[in-house]
Amino acid sequence: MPNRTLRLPRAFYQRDTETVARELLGQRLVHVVDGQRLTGLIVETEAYLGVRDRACHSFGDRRTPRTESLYLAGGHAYVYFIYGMHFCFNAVTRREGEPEAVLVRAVEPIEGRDIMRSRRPSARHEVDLTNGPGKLCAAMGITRACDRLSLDGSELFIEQGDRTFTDDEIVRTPRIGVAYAQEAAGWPLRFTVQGHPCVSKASTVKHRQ
DNA sequence: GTGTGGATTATCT
DNA sequence: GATAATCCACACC
Repeated sequence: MPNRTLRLPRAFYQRDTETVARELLGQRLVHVVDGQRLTGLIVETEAYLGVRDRACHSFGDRRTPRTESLYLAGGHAYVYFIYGMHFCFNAVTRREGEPEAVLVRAVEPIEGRDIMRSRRPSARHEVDLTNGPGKLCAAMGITRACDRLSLDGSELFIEQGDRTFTDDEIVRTPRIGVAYAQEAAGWPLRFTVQGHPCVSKASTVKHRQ
């Protein structure tokens, strides 16, 4: 069978971060482990706007060992460890030295679902495999070893999805878990596919009236 | 179904 | 020493 999939080129990432966050919805995140494809359709993202964004790890341009990969050129992975337990995956955006990124918060499991289930034994239902940033990294085997990887490589990358979502199907809200970030906490930088069952739980709860 | 608190440790001050 | 771009178990309705 010919490989008809299209990997997103580096130029895709080297643009305005909000645009990249919006356009990543509907694309397919791929991690190849032991020759096996683990893939998920991206349904929730957040933009992190670098030195001017108090919620971003590179806020104030205070470069540290952890944030080095944020300063790479758009099209690299920034994977960090948080709360002593979880990993979160970001796609770095813009040019080298402009430390911005898009956090992938939720995907719909597509390929390798059996393996994802074995990696996430506490998930009761299939949507629980990958409906959160830490969950999707666990399910897809994304760890610190993936930090700094080029998304042009053959291990970790994003493919053009089978479908695109129209603006009508997308909701923008403030980001999750960044209440400490003062004015930036309210910026509408979270993008979700409206009503998609795999969007993270925090969202549905938080924005109900 | 909803809400609350605890887990657990790299990272930076 | 405090914090963190989270998740889960458990109590309760």
